[in-house]
Amino acid sequence: MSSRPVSIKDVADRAGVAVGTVSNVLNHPARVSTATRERVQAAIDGLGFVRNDAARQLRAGQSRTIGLVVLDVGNPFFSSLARAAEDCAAENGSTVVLGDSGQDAEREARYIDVFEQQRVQGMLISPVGDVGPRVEALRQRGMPVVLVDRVDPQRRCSSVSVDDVAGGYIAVRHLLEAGRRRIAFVGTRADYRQVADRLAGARQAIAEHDGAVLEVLEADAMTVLAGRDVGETIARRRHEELPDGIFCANDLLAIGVMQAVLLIRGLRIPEDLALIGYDDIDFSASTVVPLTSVRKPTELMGRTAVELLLEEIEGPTARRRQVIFDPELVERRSSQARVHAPG
Amino acid sequence: MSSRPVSIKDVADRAGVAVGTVSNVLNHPARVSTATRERVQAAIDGLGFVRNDAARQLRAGQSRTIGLVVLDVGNPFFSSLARAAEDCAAENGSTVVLGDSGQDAEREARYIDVFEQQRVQGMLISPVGDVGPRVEALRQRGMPVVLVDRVDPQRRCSSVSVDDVAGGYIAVRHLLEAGRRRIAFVGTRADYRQVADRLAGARQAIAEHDGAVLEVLEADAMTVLAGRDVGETIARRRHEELPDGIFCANDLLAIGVMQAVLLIRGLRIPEDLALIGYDDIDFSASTVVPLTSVRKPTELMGRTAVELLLEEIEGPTARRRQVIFDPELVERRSSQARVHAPG
DNA sequence: CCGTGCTTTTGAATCGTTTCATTAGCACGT
DNA sequence: ACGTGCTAATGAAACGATTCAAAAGCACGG
Repeated sequence: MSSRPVSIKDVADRAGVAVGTVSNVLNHPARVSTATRERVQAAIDGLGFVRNDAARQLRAGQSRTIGLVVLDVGNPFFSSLARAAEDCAAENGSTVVLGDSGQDAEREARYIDVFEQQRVQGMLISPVGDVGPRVEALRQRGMPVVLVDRVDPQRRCSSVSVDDVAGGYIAVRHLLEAGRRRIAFVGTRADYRQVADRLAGARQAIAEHDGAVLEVLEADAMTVLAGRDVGETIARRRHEELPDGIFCANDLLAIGVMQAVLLIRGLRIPEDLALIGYDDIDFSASTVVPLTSVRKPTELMGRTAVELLLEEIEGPTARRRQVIFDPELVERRSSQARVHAPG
Repeated sequence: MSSRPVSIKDVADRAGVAVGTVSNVLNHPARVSTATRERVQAAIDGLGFVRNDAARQLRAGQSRTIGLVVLDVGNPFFSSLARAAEDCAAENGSTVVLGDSGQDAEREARYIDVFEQQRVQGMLISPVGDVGPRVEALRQRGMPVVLVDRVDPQRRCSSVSVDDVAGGYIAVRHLLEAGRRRIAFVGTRADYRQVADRLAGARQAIAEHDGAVLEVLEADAMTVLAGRDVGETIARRRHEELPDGIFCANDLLAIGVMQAVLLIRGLRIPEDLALIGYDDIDFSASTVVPLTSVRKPTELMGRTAVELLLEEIEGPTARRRQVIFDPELVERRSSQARVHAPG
């Protein structure tokens, strides 16, 4: 039933000093004599004083907070990126607060507004749609912004993203190195830019390798069920028409394909068919045959995003940089090379 | 290159009015004549004015923000709960900001501190360990707190949680209703309170049913791999020693068991063996045989948590309430009743 | 022309903190 | 006794929004 929050004034009164002294204890302890410092500290503890951040940052003109707006906190990519960003920010004395737009432009806008009103130091945004104008407005008002998982077409602000063409290339080259030649790509109709990029990378790897062929199979969605459907059509083929390596545009599809070919046709993975997914979701290590996959360097991306932001906060004139990471291959059993020559 | 942020004073100057008028346009538009309002609005738009939340809430003494500290944003339970909380808060004019403690008491403490300094309206906390003292301190300073997924042993603050005993009961009763009698429970050694509760519920359901027997199988961890190990030992049993219904303490274990019994022994699910998991993770709808599971009412919990908090914010004397939800059964194929009498 | 009752606008005071120019206090040398 | 050179402590000003008592503006009847 405390009447109202304890202020620095109350602390000063209780300790018998001026408010400036209390402030110095908090912010410049060295300027205060030991005796005074201890007396003030005792008053702080006794009263349960908690700094008022609003007043603090009103005076300072800036906060120690970074706003992070993600598309979906439920997505492991974003949650793990957020974790890394938090760690990196903490090392630099800042705190990350998270806003989940849930792929909804309106919610995204609301979080951006709230963060701007809170005068965060800067924002990391993985934008829903075209945030060009919005980000431009932020920048004009001097708010540092770094885009996550998306490059800024106009190079107005820094960004961290992943090269999905490289990812597709790595995946298929891996299949080729494991001795596979008849490769199938499973993905949705390439309206997604990401899927299109992965396919482009796959084509590139095929083109560099004599005697390798690529066939493209279309799935209805990026889900296990859709993958199972595609897997069933594959499983029903005659032996000589079977691919010997399949690259799926994400892990869910790959898991569906695996379920179908194992259970319907009893094909052996990787002996008869090598399989590789994309995203390296948690579950991929636990499938019946552990699934090889391609992974974004999530932690690195989170840390880099914060670093780029801090760079810009400290030197607003710093050059904007588009950092593009290559994904990495996570090799598991589903794509192991044949030990014997193919039967 | 704007020199420094635009304040309400700048807007007032540009519009040729007093600061109080600008404030009224923002907060009490009805008090201002249409002509003035439009002139001020034009100045706001022209200058790109953004309210300074720090000044605002310094004056108001309170923010419109709710702090939510979760154990792990990567966990679908928490991300979906957070989503619901955000929606509910938005309907009430508040915004939820998220802090991820990552099961780390230190990070948890940091977020609680930051939120308190920010003078959030209140906090929703899913505590790492014993936050008793900490929460007590918060409460004494008048900060409303609602615990999530944990009851307060001392009934000092409201909470939302789930009755895991009821969950275990529902699961096993469902197996019994589907005609199963030889039930196995798969879980880790019951040091986890949650696992122990689920087992207790299972025992209760068995006790109510004549002729039903329960055997407890211990897994090394709550993972797919551990489940597969248990599944393998089951699959190697003689026919007359096989259980006809298995309740796993979570979905990961159940998926592991499913993989083992399908592939090693070729048992049919649900004909030979009914299987039920717990948590209803996304993946459970996509297993080879879709997995029946028990689900926490996540959205409801998120909304209720916010409602309890708002209740307490509006009436600090409101009675604290411990709201305990019953989980719900999600029926899928893995536990369907036998159509024919058992062979 | 003045008083009355209304709406609209004004601007000083306020919130809690930090900053910084100023003052106080003290030791020491002359 | 007095100036010098320290360190330590002081307290008013400032940050930007909101509030609210007071003033201004206006219409209208007497």
